[in-house]
Amino acid sequence: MVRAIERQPKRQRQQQLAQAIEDNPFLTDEELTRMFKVSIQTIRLDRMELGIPELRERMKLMAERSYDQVRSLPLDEVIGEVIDLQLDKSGISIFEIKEEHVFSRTKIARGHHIFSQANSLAVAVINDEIALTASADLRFIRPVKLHEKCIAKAYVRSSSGKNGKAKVEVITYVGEEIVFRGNFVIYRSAKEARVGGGKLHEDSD
Amino acid sequence: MVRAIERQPKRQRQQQLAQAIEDNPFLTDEELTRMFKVSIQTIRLDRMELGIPELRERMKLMAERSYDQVRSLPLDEVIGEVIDLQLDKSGISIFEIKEEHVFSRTKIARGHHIFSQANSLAVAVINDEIALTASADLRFIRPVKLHEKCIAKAYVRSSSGKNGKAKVEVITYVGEEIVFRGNFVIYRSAKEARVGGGKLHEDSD
DNA sequence: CTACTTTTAGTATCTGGTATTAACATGACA
DNA sequence: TGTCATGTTAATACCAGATACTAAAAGTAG
Repeated sequence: MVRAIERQPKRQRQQQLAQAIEDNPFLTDEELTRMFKVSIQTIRLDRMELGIPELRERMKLMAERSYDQVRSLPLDEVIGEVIDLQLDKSGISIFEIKEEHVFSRTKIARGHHIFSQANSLAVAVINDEIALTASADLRFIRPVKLHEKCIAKAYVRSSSGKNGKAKVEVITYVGEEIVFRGNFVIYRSAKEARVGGGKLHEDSD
Repeated sequence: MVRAIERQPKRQRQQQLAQAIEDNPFLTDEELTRMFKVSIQTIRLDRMELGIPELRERMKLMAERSYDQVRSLPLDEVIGEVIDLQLDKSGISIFEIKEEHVFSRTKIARGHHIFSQANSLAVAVINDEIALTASADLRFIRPVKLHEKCIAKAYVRSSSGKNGKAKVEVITYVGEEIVFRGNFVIYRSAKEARVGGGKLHEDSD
């Protein structure tokens, strides 16, 4: 049976093709044609067999996924979904613990994801061009498990004028329960930064 | 100049159109035609004037943004490359700051990436089945910039027997310079998990 | 009525595909 | 040797959702 040998090129190609598209979902069939030195029909047959949708469909799916995540606010630089933000006052974000955030055996979330949510919210709530975490004091009060929804609430405690430090307290809940608490000191720069950004702006300009 | 009045319908429509697309970026020109009861050409003129790209371009932009985002959080196991690990004693990891870790304008690394490296190293160095961050005290001593290599060194300061807490200090350097310092308290479970000095990667859970 | 803006219509063209049908290549096997 | 199966390529028609361009019609202000 040289059939195995004969078929391997195809299977190999399909495997590599799937990998290539996963690595870069923005590849057109034509680009793939060049990569794999086969006709565009072959590429399309392969995609069919692998159940890989066309470029536009792939982009649409990605866009939809990100849209669901980001729709409330255009703060793409924040971990978790910001659902409320009052600059220099407070903010709320939601972050659901998924498989990729937990230790595989215990299904408990790794601390840095909890921190990431809190940290990026603490930075986002500061209305300045530059806002950097200077220091933080953290308590991981109870383990957070797979599929739990973390609701982080940030409160600016002291703003100490422009150009200096701001203290932000972040408390993260799962349901009614406090799971994390952090006190952040954030360095801030001079100028107020945000204008664009959709819902929240208007007042600044 | 009643021109203002004359133009308002157009401007109003354009404003509403911009809003409509912001609310739901997945609208085709045809759907917008129905919404606004004007011809498809008018919709297209409006989009042109407003600088709003076509549906596919919008989806592509969203897809790209979400793709960048997905890449920006290395959700995997240990953040950074562990290059030395003496269980219950010390560990070293290296982590290079890339584009996806920095604030786009300032090119300064987001705090949670620095923390992630330190946190996962602190957890990795604990030789137990379960090791969870209980609390942490952090100082971000100086901003870390794009392309800088962070070398985190973790030292177990007190092991306090099995089943309890361990204190781990992590100091992160760029070159000779200290950029970050963190004191972690790690919860540990009963059983020792790992044997000898095996490979480093192994999940810390 | 005239000049100007705004809106609508129509056509050609593009990209990145789907769907379908058919030809051709290659090896397996009796 | 002929024939069947698998794999590859080709060719054609068609589609969505546009762009680009031209031109005509409608509205409106002076």
